[in-house]
Amino acid sequence: MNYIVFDLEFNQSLNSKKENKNLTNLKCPFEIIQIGAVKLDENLQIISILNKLVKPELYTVMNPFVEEMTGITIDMLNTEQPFQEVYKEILEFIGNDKNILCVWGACDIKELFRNIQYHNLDISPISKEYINIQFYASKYLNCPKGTNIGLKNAAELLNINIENKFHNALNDAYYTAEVFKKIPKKNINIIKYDVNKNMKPTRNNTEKSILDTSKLIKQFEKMFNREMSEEEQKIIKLAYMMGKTRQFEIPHSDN
DNA sequence: ATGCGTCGGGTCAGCAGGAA
DNA sequence: TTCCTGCTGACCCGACGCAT
Repeated sequence: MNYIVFDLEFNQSLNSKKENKNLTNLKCPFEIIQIGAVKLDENLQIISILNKLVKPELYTVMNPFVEEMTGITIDMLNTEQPFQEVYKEILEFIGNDKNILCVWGACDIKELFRNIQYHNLDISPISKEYINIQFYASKYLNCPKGTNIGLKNAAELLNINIENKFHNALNDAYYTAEVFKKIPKKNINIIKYDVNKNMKPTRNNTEKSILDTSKLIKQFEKMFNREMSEEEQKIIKLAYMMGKTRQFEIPHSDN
C-alpha cells in the first residue's frame, strides 16, 4: 500500500466572473498546469516522484497572479504535453498497488477529478480514498475551529527543512509529505471521495442570484418616503429571505 | 390530547481564510 | 484577482420524548 501525495498548480480565467462569465468555463474554472507528486511506501519513505507541466487547452493566457506566484509562463507550458497525455503518465506513476491519495486541502482532489472529467477521461483507475493532510495538520497545530493552516506555516512550525520555494507543485507535494510524516497517525480517517456529489455545481457557480441589499432597502425608503432604521433594515432583509423559502405558502387545493 | 423543550436539518447572506 | 469552503447567526420546520 502506497501514499500518493500530490499537489496541483492551476491557471484560471483572467476575466472577472461578473463581466465575462462566458469566458470562465464553469465546468472547469481551474485548469491544471502542473502536477507534482511523491509516492510514499508504508514506512513513509519516498519511492518515486512525478513532476509534469501541462499544456493548457482551456485558458491559454496566463492569469498574471498565477504567473507571478508560480513562476510558470505560457511559453513554458506550450512546449509540454496536453492533459490527456500527462494523465497517462499519472496513471503509470500511481501504478497498480493499492494507494491512498494525500492532499493539502480538498480543493486539489476536487479539481483533479474535475479536470479528468472535463477531458472525458476515465476516472476509475484513480483511488477515491484520500487524506486531507491540511485538516489534520491544522488540528495538530491547534488552529482555531474553522480555520486551516497554510502549507508554509505548517512546514515552518513543524521545523521542516525548507530549501525550495513554495507554489511549485513538486515542492509543495514534498512539503505536504513531510508534514504528513510529522503529524500523529492515530486519529486520521481515510475519506472516500464522492465524485458525483462533488461534481455538482458549487455555491458560486450556480445560477443563483445575489441579493442587492442596498437596492432592496432603497426601494423601501422610496416607497415609504423616509429612511429605514437599522432594525427595519434587518426586518426587511429577513422578511425577504423568509419569503424566498416559501415556508408560509399554503398549497393550492384542487377541490 | 395538548403543550413544551430539544434536536437535527433546512433556508439564506456574509465573512474569513486559503487555494491558484 | 478570482474562486471555493467552512463557519456563523438569524430564522424556520418536523419529529421526538416527556409532563400534564
